[in-house]
Amino acid sequence: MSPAARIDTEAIVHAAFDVLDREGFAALSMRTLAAHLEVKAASLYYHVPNKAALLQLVADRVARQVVTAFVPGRPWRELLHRMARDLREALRAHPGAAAVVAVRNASPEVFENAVPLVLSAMHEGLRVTDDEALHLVQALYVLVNGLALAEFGETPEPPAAPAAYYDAWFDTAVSTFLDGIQARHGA
Amino acid sequence: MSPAARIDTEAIVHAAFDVLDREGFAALSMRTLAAHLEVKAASLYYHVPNKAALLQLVADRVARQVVTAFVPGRPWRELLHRMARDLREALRAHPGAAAVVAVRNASPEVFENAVPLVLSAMHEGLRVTDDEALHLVQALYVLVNGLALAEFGETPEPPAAPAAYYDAWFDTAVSTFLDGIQARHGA
DNA sequence: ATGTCATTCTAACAACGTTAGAAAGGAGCG
DNA sequence: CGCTCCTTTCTAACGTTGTTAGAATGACAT
Repeated sequence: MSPAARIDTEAIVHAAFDVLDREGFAALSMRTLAAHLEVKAASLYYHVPNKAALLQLVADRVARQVVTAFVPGRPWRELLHRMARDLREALRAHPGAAAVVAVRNASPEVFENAVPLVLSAMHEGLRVTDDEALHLVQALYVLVNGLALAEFGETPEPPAAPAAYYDAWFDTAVSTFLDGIQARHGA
Repeated sequence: MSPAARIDTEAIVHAAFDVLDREGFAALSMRTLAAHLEVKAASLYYHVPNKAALLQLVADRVARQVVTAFVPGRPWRELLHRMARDLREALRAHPGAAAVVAVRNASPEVFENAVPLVLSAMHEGLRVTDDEALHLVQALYVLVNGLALAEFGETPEPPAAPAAYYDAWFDTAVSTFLDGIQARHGA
């Protein structure tokens, strides 16, 4: 068939999302993952130190996707609202990844580049220290991820309630948190 | 030694918290759990259908502890603030349980009894529908649990940052969310 | 003593993450 | 072409996991 189907870390992570999307977190084993790549399980360990590191790569990829969508120069509320929506969309697109992102939080390096952008946006219109600003952003990230986890908990079983229920939940929770920022730290 | 050390579901759940607290989530296997009870692993299956059900019992116990602490007749803000603090304390007392509670959210029955109490408290001073009120409470629950998960992620390794860092994070996040409720739905 | 019933046991299964070391295969060079 | 080197994948195995079937145990009632 494909004798020279060499693999690399990128291909492994991509296949991991594939398995996650199609069969859920529980089905993601090194063996099934290797099978998707037409390779034996031990071969994965040449490219990835272990499964925990692989899951970290998955979590980081989701976070990076959200972070790289940041648009400089926009007001803080738009920035955070977009972040919330982007994160939710990313987790909706990869439901099995929600369980990964929840437990393995993203590596600091992923966020580092975005820190100045976030701080400048939030200092423009809010009275917050740097620590407070970052705490608020991370709290929103955690909140959205927690909601997604409740919605997509054990995929690929579809959510228990209709999508509209979770839409309303998301809107209420995020808007309330953003209103809280405005009320508590608004200039 | 103790030949008639019969076990039951209660003893199993209690031992599960013991293992969780002492050695963390990763160490909680049916075999180590059975060993703590001086029993063989297969015996557990007479009292508990499987491990998932056992983890559900753990998650439900944490939630029940928080819910049964609700005090009727108090204003909504005090009620929610106490809930947040109680949940955090419960997870701090059982750090390994945070990972369980995050993934397996509590059974609806646990919250059912508390629904009228919560609704009456929130309708007293807020303009919210029943759905909105419950969404807000659940969102706060998810938020606090997510923060605890970031703090206690993989026990028994101590948190990466000093406790004061997480205290500040918790205070900022919870106060902001409560301010958001006040600002958005205050009467 | 005998039988009944609840509980725990032994033994085994398939699947998991992981490792050591052997095989494969192309690249560069004589 | 033949040889060596180096990267990558392989086979095979280890210990552990959740789970099940069916045999043993033991207390209690008859």
